Amino acid sequence: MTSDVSQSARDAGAGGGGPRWLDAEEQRAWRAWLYSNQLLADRLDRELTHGTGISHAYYEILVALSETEGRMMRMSELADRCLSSRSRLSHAVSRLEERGWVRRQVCAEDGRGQLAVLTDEGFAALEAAAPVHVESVRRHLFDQLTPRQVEAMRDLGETLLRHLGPR
Amino acid sequence: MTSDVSQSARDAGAGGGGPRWLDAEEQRAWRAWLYSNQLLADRLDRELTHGTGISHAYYEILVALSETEGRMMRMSELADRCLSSRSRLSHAVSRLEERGWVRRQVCAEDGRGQLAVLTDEGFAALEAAAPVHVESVRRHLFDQLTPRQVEAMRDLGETLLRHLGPR
DNA sequence: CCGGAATGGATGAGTGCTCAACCAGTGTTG
DNA sequence: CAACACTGGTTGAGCACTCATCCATTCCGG
Repeated sequence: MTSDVSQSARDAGAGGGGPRWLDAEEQRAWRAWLYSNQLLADRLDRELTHGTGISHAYYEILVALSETEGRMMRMSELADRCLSSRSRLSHAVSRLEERGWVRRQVCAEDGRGQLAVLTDEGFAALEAAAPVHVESVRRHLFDQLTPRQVEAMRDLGETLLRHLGPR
Repeated sequence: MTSDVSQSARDAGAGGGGPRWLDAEEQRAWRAWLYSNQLLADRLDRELTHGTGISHAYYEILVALSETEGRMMRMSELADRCLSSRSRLSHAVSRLEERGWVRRQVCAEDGRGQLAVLTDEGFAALEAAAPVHVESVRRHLFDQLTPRQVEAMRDLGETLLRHLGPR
């Protein structure tokens, strides 16, 4: 017998209102989800970082900027887009500024606001990194899945997003 | 027209051997996966941390230890189980030791090895945290999904694990 | 049994993230 | 238009993770 926490709690017969423990099937699904996500995210970040010197967090920022008119965006909008806190983004943009890939610019319509602007060097760095990243995603994700599984993945993701989503 | 990197690369007609860009359907699946995972992992970690003072990383360590005979495990085995580097685990165990939840013990069969041992205080902390965590997982994950979706999630996770898996 | 390679793990520097505090500019209310 | 709350963003301290390096022990070939 192990000292598994949920098991001993169940043995003790946690009365009504007690935690709704996971059954064996749920445990298995949860573990598979947790491990595969962690391993995949880790692998993708590692390959991107080692292959290009850009972490996935920075990559997301550069991508978001590259997709806008004028390659610029308000700091807080950028933070939302990157699922980042404002503080985190502010720190990250500072570091990207040191690399010369982004610069800050005060916002015309709102004196409080700042615009993060992607520089040409930043865009070039992104262009160099993108093929590396997309190849990783393909190899470790899409190449492993059938079209039905890809659809299931999208369905799952979108279902969860409706719950967790941007508010 | 935006300055989207993959689009401009496709426009330029990257010849044979160029990156295998994602099509619209794949993009959508990828984004949904990426965002939902990030948001979910974030939410679970946050609720656990705020509700119990234990981060998900620490929680995983305590769980792994609690599930073994004698509530102890070799450092490197524990690292593998937690998908952690040895260095990371070593640092983490040091911090858990400061809290009095784990202690180190030299391994009898191999003088180089160390055993991480879960203390009674550590086990108690885990017992207190487990219901909080399982409730989060249920609310934000299983309560949102149909049984078919749960099965799809397990299938996806296990498929990816076979590729990424522990070697 | 001796010497070197391999293994298990610890350590420290550098970087990134979180949280709380803070500042400047804007909106709102009388 | 003065006072105050609110918003957008930055900053610094503290914690966590990575990477390279290091030390101790064990394994292995002669």
